[in-house]
Amino acid sequence: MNDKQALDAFSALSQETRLRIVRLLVQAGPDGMAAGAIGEAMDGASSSRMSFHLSHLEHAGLVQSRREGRSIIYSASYTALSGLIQFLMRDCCQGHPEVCTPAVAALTCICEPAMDSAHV
Amino acid sequence: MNDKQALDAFSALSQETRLRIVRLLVQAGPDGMAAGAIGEAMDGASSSRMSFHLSHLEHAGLVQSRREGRSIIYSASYTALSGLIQFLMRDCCQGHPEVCTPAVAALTCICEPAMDSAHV
DNA sequence: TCAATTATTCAATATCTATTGAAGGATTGA
DNA sequence: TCAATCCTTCAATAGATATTGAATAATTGA
Repeated sequence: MNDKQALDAFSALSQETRLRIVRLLVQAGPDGMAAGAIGEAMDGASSSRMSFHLSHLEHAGLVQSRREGRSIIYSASYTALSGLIQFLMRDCCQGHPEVCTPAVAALTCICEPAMDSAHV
Repeated sequence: MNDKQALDAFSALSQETRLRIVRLLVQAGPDGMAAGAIGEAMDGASSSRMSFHLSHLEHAGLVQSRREGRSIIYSASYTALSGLIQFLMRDCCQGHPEVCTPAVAALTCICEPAMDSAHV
């Protein structure tokens, strides 16, 4: 993830509705959710409003879409989210482990089941 | 870090100049840098422009300031940066370790000297 | 093919954001 | 105290962003 991509990702996540969408889609998993279903989860937001935010997120690379019948299914891009976390760690913590150390420590409580496969 | 704080932080980091400032201040360390010196590092940006961005970052909690003589010294808030990384991991990876696992794996290469103290 | 369903695109509008240049406040050294 | 230094605040402006409602496109089932 380069600077431009990080800026786009930060911009995308700086809007309440979009942050909620990303969260929802991460929890939804790889199967994703249809645009309409996402809109309902956003307090019944209008379809055009959803399209606006979803295309913003997709442009930023944080979500991806596929068509299934009449529906467009959106799903979170784990690669992009992971890349953004790495960007923050790499570009903002370089030489200053006091920034990322607490984050990693906290992580052991959150993703514990996965720590082994991360070789940490 | 709550949702509102995360939104403010993402918003603050979504602007090129501000992202560069944060990076510069993290590298500068706890001593920080004077507003004027930061401005020079930003291709000689005007002082009012610097004030605008620095106060934006301070409002978002990503930097803090203190007066020293005629200068205002800005420094990065490691707590806030760490909190933002944790926010991304916690709120976006919950139940989906495939997001944060690569990030943690990558981290072992970046902050290796600090891994021990993180109990990881 | 036609109507219904699902979602995007477009135009208009209101609001927010970033930049500039001028003015003002705080601090220091002479 | 006075001028110089350092920085912030303010007003004006241009440009970006979010929302709404109407129009359009793609797909399906009858």
